[in-house]
Amino acid sequence: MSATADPRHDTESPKQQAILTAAGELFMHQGYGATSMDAIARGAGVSKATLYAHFASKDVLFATIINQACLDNIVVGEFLPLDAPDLAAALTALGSRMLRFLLEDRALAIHRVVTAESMRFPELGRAFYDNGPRLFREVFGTWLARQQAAGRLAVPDPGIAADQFIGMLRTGVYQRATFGLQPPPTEAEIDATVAAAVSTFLKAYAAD
Amino acid sequence: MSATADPRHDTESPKQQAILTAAGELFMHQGYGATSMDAIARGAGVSKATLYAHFASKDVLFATIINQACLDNIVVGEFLPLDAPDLAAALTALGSRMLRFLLEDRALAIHRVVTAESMRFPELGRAFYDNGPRLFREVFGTWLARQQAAGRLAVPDPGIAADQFIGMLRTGVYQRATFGLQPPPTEAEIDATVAAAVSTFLKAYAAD
DNA sequence: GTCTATAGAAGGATAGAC
DNA sequence: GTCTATCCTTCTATAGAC
Repeated sequence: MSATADPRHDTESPKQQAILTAAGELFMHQGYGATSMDAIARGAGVSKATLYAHFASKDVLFATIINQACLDNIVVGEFLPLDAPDLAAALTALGSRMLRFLLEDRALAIHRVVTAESMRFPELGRAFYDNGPRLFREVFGTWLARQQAAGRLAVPDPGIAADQFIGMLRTGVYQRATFGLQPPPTEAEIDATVAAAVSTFLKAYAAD
Repeated sequence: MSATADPRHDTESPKQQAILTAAGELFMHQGYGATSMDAIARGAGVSKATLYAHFASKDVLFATIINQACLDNIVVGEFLPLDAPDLAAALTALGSRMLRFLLEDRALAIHRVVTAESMRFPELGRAFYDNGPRLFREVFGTWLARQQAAGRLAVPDPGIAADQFIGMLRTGVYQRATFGLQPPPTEAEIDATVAAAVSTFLKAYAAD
């Protein structure tokens, strides 16, 4: 509403925005080591000196990019299933959205980069985990507990159950996509994975 | 039996062995980009010229290391459960060995490196997948089909069921370990993950 | 803030002697 | 095969003018 509507504290100059965009593209698709500051400057249409006027070092720029990507790409709300009495439909919708999200180029790229550099940049692994898997586990686990309270599920450990559901999605075609293997997953494979995960999950945890 | 007992075709000189050892250690723990040929030569106690006399380029050396590691570390036999009538015990033993294997430093390191470089070295992703996940899926799927033939299981799709079992292991504590997060998994957490996977799997697929 | 130009270091790869 | 010494490129980062 006000003049400074953007919640991100400071004004981002066009050049800074261009740098962030170019750096994000390059770091995501080529990794930390294979991306040079020259290439980022060229991609952003600025000089290297300008680059270093905005970001003190390559490490800082990389951490900024990855941290921001971790926050941007995890929109929990989208993955929260509705409180529908039809458990199978709710889980199928959730699983379908989640697996398709994980299979997007951008999500795969972030996962690859964070995995690759998590030893040299421990805070990145932490940021990714906390904003991604951990957050989802909490939200989904809470939802499962509520279903249990409503008498629809019998879940001894909601956290473990949430992990199992996501684990059954992140396997098979997803694992293949992680390594960039051809052919890419088909819609039918994705749907079959989701349907199988929902089926197994409900056989194990449905009330009765 | 013969004088040339080693199935690997050629004699490996001590220097070559030293190079492979040093390169393996460095590539695994620092990745491709952060490992220099200087560092490998230093670690192996040879000159860089000797390095290049044995391996034409950094890429070739890297591919050699990773391909060998993929073959060395996947010993399917160890993970094949016995044909016991007690399904729960067999699956628990299998899951326990598998998850503990995946959590070893060496297995985590290979997985990280292959994930990181699979876009620039597609053949590595393929080698890892074929000798690891794909092979296990086939062997385990065949075992599941045999249990079904014996009337102990009802498995509509053995391949998907195998993926689901491994997927329920490769989540939670494993995902945390992938990003090098502290604290490391406890024995109790590992056992609980395995027990939960076996329980869910059997509730979904046990015959009756 | 932004540029051009460059310093200073490190990297991959090779020449030539032994 | 093995070494020492070196070439050339590329990289991160900065100096200095505007």
